[in-house]
Amino acid sequence: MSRRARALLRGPTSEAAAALLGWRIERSLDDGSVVRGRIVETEAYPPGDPASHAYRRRTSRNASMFGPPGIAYVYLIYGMHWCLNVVTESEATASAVLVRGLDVVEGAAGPARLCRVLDVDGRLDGTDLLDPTSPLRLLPPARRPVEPVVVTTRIGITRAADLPLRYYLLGSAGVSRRDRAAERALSSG
DNA sequence: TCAATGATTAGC
DNA sequence: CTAATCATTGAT
Repeated sequence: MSRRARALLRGPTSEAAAALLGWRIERSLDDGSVVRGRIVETEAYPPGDPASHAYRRRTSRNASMFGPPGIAYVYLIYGMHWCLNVVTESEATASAVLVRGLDVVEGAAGPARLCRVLDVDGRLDGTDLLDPTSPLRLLPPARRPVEPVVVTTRIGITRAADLPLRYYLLGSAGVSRRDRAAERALSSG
């Protein structure tokens, strides 16, 4: 079963970002409870992307991006928010998918709010998301999402800002920011 | 050593 | 629109 996940994550990052829509994130808390969510928004940070944290070189922060596909890259942004990525492709490429939106019970819109809901912080950086015994896991959906996928630009970056590398499920409450124009283009096209 | 900069969010 | 808030980064 994680065979399916590995095959997906070894492929091109943009394809993985789109394909991860509908997948589940499962988090076991220290008190024994489990928080689950459905991925509804992602962004691709492929090899050679000027907006990627791994664009310049390997550093202590981005080290996980140089790890094997399927591990978590968790980093602190703006001195206060954690963000969760799924590492893709291979050790040689340094690439990842930012998980931006999750439909949980209450809904979790935005990459940092999502980490707060899942209690994800730097301690989980490098976690193998495909290991069933990990505290944070990535699980395939039973079926492909029925919702259309909206493809649009990424959020909050300055470099390579025009590339269409953000993906979200139309109509999900957990989507951080909608692109009305892209949604219109979908329905008219 | 030091200043600038964020893959964000909440609150005016 | 701006403040919050600080580790990381790249330049001295």
